[in-house]
Amino acid sequence: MTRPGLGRERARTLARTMERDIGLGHLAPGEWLKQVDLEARYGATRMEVRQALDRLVEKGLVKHLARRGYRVEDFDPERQAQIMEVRAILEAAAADQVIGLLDEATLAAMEVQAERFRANVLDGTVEEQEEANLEFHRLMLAPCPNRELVALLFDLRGRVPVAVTRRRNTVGLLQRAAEHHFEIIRLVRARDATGLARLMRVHNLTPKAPDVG
Amino acid sequence: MTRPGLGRERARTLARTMERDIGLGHLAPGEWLKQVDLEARYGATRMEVRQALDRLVEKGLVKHLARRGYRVEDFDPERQAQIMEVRAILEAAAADQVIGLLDEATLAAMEVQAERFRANVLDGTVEEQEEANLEFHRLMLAPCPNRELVALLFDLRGRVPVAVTRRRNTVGLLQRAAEHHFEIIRLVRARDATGLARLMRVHNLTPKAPDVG
DNA sequence: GGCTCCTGTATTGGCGCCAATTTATGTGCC
DNA sequence: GGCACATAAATTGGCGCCAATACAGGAGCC
Repeated sequence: MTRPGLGRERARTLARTMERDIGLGHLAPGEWLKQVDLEARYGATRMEVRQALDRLVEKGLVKHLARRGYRVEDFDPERQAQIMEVRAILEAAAADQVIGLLDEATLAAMEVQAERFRANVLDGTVEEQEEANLEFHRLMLAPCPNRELVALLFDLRGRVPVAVTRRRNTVGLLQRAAEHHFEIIRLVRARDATGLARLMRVHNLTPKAPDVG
Repeated sequence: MTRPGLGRERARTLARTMERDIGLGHLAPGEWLKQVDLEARYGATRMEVRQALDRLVEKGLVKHLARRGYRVEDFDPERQAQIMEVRAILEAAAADQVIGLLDEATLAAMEVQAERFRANVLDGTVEEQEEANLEFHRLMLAPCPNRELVALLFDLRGRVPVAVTRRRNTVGLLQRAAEHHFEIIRLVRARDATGLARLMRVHNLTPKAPDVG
């Protein structure tokens, strides 16, 4: 069944899966995460569930109450805003690092994702929107030589559940974010570093709806 | 013996202790971390050791080889430099946030630690240097409203083992870092935001000896 | 009727055992 | 003497059991 040494890896992926489910709201804030339920739901062993929960606690997505269990952390808007601010800072710095490294082929690929995101804003699930958005930024950060910076950015992304903040996003704000993507591409092509840094900040810190990054 | 629900907390503190021991070089890079040895050394149970190791793997301080064991990660200078760069970015941003919030009492306390650090550069253990250094920055970041930013900065601090990089630091470079501390205080008093941001960058990215932050 | 206490049930959490596998040791052979 | 192979020891890693504790439901009491 479970081959030796693979439990670690399985727990890892389980944690990622649960992280996404929390982000998408399938596991609602305040909800109790009973170990037996999680075993059944994800087809995992008890130990894998425990390790995954432990990681999510470490990331601040899940709260642990001794002898009571685990529950999905309810999201303090202020804390979320702080995380978004950190993201904005790093995203601006990362943009500065890749502005001279993005070739035309990558920019074209980014444009495709920008189109996809814009289309999904109107008629598309949150998952589809998020996939396009994620891929856009993944492409953009791919040439960044500082892998730690990139890894940290994606880690921070996982700490801000889309479902929660996206709830506050009107279609208008999402459209604005969609247009940002095209503007980003334009500024990279123009090699306008200061303009890009400013836009990355705005893109991450859209007033009262800080999530679409 | 072990009271219920405390295992988690103990594993947490054990991870922190081991993290410091790795940072100080008491656990050398490449060294095998046998679970029985760790049990004996830290007076912990098997499970606590496992959880602690798991966390250190997650942080990138320890490498796990299936069915072989855990060993202290040997530190890629490039990766370290990347982490230091992230720290420099965030430290500059944090400085900008606290420059208007630091009162004279705190600045005086910082000055004490700056003196302590300078003294320990000449005759003092690495531990003493690091304690003064840490306290200086702790005081400086205390009024920062973005707690996530501060938490992340201290987390990043733990990922760069002082012993390893400090090895490259000549006394001259350490003294330069010590003077930086006084310069930081001066710039905060003068409310020179741009100068402070620049200095925080330099302070973190001292050429070829990027560790003293 | 409502409050309290008590019992039964569900859930978590730690501990120990044992299998799988790797490393070290010793023996025979070339 | 050195190499290959078999055997023994050591180590990790997963699984299951059971104690400790919290929660739910019901009975008894005021």
